[in-house]
Amino acid sequence: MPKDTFFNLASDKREAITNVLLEEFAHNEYKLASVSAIVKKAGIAKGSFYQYFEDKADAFLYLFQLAMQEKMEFMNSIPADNVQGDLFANLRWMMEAGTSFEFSNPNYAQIGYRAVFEDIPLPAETKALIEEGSRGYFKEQLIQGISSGEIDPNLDADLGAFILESTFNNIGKHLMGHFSFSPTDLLEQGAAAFASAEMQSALDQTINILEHGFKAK
Amino acid sequence: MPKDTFFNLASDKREAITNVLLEEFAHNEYKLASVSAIVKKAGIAKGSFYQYFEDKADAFLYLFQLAMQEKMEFMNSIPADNVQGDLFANLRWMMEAGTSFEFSNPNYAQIGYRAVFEDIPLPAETKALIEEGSRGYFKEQLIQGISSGEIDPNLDADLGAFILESTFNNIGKHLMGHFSFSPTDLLEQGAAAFASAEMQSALDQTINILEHGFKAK
Amino acid sequence: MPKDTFFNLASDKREAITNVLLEEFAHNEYKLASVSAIVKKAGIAKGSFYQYFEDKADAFLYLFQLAMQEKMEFMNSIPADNVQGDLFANLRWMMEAGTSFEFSNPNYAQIGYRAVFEDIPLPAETKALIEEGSRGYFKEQLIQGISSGEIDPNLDADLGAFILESTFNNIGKHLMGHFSFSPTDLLEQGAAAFASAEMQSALDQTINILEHGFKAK
Amino acid sequence: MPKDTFFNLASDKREAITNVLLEEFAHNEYKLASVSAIVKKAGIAKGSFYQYFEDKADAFLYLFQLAMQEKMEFMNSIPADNVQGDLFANLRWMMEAGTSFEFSNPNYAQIGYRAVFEDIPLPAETKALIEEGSRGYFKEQLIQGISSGEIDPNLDADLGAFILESTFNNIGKHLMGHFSFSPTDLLEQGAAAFASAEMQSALDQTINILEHGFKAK
DNA sequence: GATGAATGAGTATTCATTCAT
DNA sequence: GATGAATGAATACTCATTCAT
Repeated sequence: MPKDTFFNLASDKREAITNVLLEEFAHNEYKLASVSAIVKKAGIAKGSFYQYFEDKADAFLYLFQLAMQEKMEFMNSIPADNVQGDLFANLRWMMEAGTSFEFSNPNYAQIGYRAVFEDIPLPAETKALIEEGSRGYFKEQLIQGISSGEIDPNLDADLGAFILESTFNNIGKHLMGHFSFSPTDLLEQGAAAFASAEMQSALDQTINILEHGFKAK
Repeated sequence: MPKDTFFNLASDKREAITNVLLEEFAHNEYKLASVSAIVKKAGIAKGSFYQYFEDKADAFLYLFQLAMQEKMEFMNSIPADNVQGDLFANLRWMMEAGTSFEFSNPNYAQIGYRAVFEDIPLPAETKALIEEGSRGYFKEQLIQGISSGEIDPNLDADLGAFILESTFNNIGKHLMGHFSFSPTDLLEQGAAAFASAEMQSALDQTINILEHGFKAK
Repeated sequence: MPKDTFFNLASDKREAITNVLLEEFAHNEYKLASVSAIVKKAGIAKGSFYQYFEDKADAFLYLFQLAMQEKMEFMNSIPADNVQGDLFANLRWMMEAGTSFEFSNPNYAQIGYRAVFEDIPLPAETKALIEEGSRGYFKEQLIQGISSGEIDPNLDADLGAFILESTFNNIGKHLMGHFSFSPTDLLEQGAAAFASAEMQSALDQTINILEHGFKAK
Repeated sequence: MPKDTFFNLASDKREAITNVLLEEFAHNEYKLASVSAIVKKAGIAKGSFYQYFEDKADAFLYLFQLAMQEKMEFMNSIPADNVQGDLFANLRWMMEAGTSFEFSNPNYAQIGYRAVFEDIPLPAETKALIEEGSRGYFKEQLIQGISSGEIDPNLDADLGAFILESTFNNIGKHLMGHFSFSPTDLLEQGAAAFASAEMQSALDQTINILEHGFKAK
């Protein structure tokens, strides 16, 4: 966790530094992100960095927590107009909101990826939290679906959760690649682009596939 | 690409070096893999390494190509006892063969992962090739499936290929984690473990889900 | 020398700060003692430290002077029940009192050691004073002893003073080590432990050796 | 221990580097000695230093071992014209040889001091060896002296060894200070100066004092 | 008088790559 | 073809001290 000094900073400065961190850690593997580059870009002294953060990992951790918080706020802001308890409507909403977040905040999304896929020296509890990820949520949903009869009762819930998670985790990147968005495009018009008919159709199709795949015969 | 000097080496030595490379690059992130460690383990001089390979990335590239070739040979050795043209039987075979490869050759499989997920300075053409991955194969299969009526004609083949690829790419790791195999276990009994009833059931379920998800209604 | 601001402090606060300084400088080599640690433990601001002291060395100097003063007071409080003018009784008293001080005030004693043995940027006059140490006192005593006939007249008084000083300087540490006192033991029961028969016997033997060594034949 | 690369160096270069190390570590506390300063003075690359030595402590260790070896060779070269078994003749020789070494090789002697008095991260076995120092030798001599009747039988041999060691350890520095040798003087005429009548007289007096102090009454 | 953020030169150490032998 | 010493820019991190508030 960043030190108090960081949170006591004038919000202008704090945000400026946060942006520099975000850029550096989003654009470079953790191991390659450089504290020296950060302080240079932020126009602060080396020592200041270490008055704000315990170390490089602490700065990353801060960003990761921010990313989770941003994502949560973002997702909460997206109305879930689904009937309560309709599993696939839930998933549709979740995929839409999650992917939309990735389009609107590609840098934060990248931080999330790195936290999952790279070897970053974070507190054990944070690591456990990352490891767990969304799989637990998916598993729970599937188990409910099985008992309500929506889902094929022979399904191994762990396996099912894995398939959902791996699809959800990667679909954002796929769509970006598929519609060839440059990072600049994204920053400029990410959310708008995401709202296009093609994107929505892609999400619809994905949910359809999963729905037919999972539902009880 | 390695230099001629490397291929002119006595095959004993060449293989010994290859094994060292495989160990080092499989067990460490590319950035953390160390040329010094490699030459020490291989018992060759630092300078020799640079007479065999352009640089560290070149050595990785060599290994990646080898990994692809090994995989191809492995998969060709697995009999595809499917009726020609049965798409889902094809996929079943492909997932089985691919996953079996990961269990039998975890180190090579790891190289493949790194090539996809890490930021490795490879020639643009190789990057494109990695990017492309198995997606082209899946897409083709899906297109055939659509025209033969097996597959829902509304499917965006790219999207479908992405779902298949992302599932196929990650299921090996999921199974290893789920059945808690240590790296040592794998090296000792990888292929055998993979043949177990539970593993087979997991693959069956996965294919079933995809089959029901994708097939025409 | 500390600034007036320091001496104007409420004596509570001044003493609290002094204790923190004492701990830090006694437990760490001068170079490793940390101003940051001091202000944190003392609960004062970094800037305040520099309003009290010129710099780190100034704080050490203050402590060193305090240590000397404490030692002087301590020694004055120990009754010298010797016949006036009996050189070896004087030395016996001095060694006993000095060593007793080290046992009762190990932290202050440690400051004294550091002043002598480490490379601390102090004012030249202080360095000279440290350098001089107790040697002048010993030399004077020896010269008196020579003129009174107690001491071998061929003795080079400087040399003799050196031998006395080096023995006196180190015997405290030797005894602590020999009787394996932990720092905690010392703080709890230092003075008492020192009064034990074994300690007293060690001092007796030491004085005996010096007495026979130095006295006129 | 330095790496092979260091010992494989042309002896010119190896000696040049050794001299730079000796200067740096003799003139500065271990903690303040700087690897950067060393490589600059030696005209070698930062990386080369670490190809020769494991780390800073390893370079110091090398120097310390060299110092011990030099001292041993030096002392072996000084004829011990004493009757076998005459304790005080032994001590006379030892003090003369040891002090003479300090005058001839003040830098090496300083390394020895630092090893004893500073907190240097050395292998535990080396630390034990340093800790032990010459005390064991002195103790053994005293015990022999007691059984042969030369030494006062009431003497605590540990205490006696401490007195001898502390005197022997410090007399070199005392003599240098007393006769005000600048470091330059020492390097130019150290050994010669040491041979002067005054020095010899100082050693004689010291041995006399110890002899009378310790011997049986 | 008190504060604590800002500073920046300093530290030890690493490592892919080059090149003279 | 083989060697392995030499390189130096790069890394994360520290800490006494200053200074604006």
